Amino acid sequence: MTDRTKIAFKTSRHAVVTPPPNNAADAALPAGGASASASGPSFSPLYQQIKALILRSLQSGEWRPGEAIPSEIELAARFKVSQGTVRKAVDELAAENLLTRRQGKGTFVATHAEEQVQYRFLRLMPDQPVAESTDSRREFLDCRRLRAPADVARALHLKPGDMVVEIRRVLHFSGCPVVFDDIWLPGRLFKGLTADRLSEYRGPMYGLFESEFGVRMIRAEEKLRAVAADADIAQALQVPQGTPLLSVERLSLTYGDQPVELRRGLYRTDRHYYRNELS
Amino acid sequence: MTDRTKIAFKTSRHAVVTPPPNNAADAALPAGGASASASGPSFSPLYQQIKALILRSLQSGEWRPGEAIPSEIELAARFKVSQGTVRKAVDELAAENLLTRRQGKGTFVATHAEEQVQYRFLRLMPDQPVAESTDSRREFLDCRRLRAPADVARALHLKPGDMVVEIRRVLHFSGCPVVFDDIWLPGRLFKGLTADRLSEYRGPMYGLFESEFGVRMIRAEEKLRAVAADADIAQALQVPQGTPLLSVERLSLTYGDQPVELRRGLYRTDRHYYRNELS
DNA sequence: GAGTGGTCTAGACCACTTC
DNA sequence: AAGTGGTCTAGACCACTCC
Repeated sequence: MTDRTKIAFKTSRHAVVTPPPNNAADAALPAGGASASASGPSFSPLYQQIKALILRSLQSGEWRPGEAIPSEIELAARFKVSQGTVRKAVDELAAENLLTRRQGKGTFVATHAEEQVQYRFLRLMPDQPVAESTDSRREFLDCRRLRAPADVARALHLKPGDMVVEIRRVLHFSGCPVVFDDIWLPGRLFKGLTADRLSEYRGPMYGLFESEFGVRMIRAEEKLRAVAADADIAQALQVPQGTPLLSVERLSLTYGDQPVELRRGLYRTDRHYYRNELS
Repeated sequence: MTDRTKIAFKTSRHAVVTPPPNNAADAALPAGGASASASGPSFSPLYQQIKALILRSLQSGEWRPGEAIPSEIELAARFKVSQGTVRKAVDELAAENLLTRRQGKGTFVATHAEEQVQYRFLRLMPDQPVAESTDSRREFLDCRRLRAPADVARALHLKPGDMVVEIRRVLHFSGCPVVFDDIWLPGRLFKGLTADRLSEYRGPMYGLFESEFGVRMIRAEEKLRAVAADADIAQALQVPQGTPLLSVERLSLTYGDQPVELRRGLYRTDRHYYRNELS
């Protein structure tokens, strides 16, 4: 706990324990940050470095969704830092919904499989609270492989001509068609995905992606618009042509902000609304 | 730092320092929480209690928006807890956007007045990044006082017949009308609000509410729908009647989740979209 | 009882801002 | 140089879960 020790910690940050030992030159890290460093970040708190290491283990699949990660004490020992520093790193990952803490049990890799109310990402709420029976139904209209259209390729960071899986489906609530989804997935990541697999699977679609294809959705960006129903959509959602619909274009991202799903949804908003909270 | 001291802290939590000393019986708080407590919360971490006290000072106006609050060390002394405990309380308030920390300067009461990009709550984004000139214009159509319609009264937790201020306005971007807003405010809180005051004020409307009426918007809940433009709206937004518009009903809340504004917006989404992030 | 995360403290040092 | 928030550590105890 002397000054010496403190500095030793500081200068050996990058060499800190990690499963595949990183032998990068220590000199790459500024000694104390005291001197006027050149441009750039030039400094990263210890807990951020620990956070990045944990993130790497998550990404590499060292701990699978739903599993417990090592206890804070174990992680502290592994990374040779105090428990408090690990705690702060884990706190941030938990705040980002990548980890879930459960007092007395441990810290777990977040999963879409047993999400509390099923649909973590679906913001559509019924105007009238639904009578207990959450009678939702998924109707898969289509699931096929094709070369990505230009706009889809661009959104998913694919090369023009790369294969994608396209899924079309309708969600029904209380017996009424409410959502029409058109979904594109990179073919490379979703080999073997078929309409049957989709139909058979119980639970959220993102749970299937996670358990069957190892693709974990972390966050998503949505663009909302109001549009008029064309003939096809009008039929699918059983509304007159020209009915205003809520258009929701969602780009889902996995670790490292890599796009892995583009989804274009059209929502009927006569008996439902899209809920959002600003803060 | 003996056990004795620890317990002393615990049992005197509620009596902890606060400007108007609270003389509530210490016995009201469970001693250690060890015994099987009855139903209810029955336990609140120290930092949550400190957080509540800071919140109370914010609500009472002890520190005004934009001002610095006492340093962590001062707060720790005032509340007779460690700096770390104050820090955790402040951390949470900062995460909720009620406080803003600035390294080396202090912790400040958050404000809408000098918000970074002006519109913290407006999620409408242009399809094409706007050429530097953020040429937005506000056109106030109306500002009058009337008795609250039933639905407005219900949303704002007012009694039927209470007075409200109704404001109608159109927002223009790049010379084009994009947003039609219909806004209701409790008359009791906004005495003296006139169309002139609104027109004169530069900066976000929530900034004016804050500095002129002491009403600070903390968070808001929105319900989005797609609707068709009726004749009046069509004229105001210069679109054909029946054009799909994004309907955004916003309920803004202040401290203690008290509703203080109901806003019904209709957005043209032909050149803009409503951006949302899911995580 | 053992193990986990959750709270609380105390003290050191660092980085940033202001004087 | 002084004051502020930011990081890091070490150790204590508490609450919860499981055996």
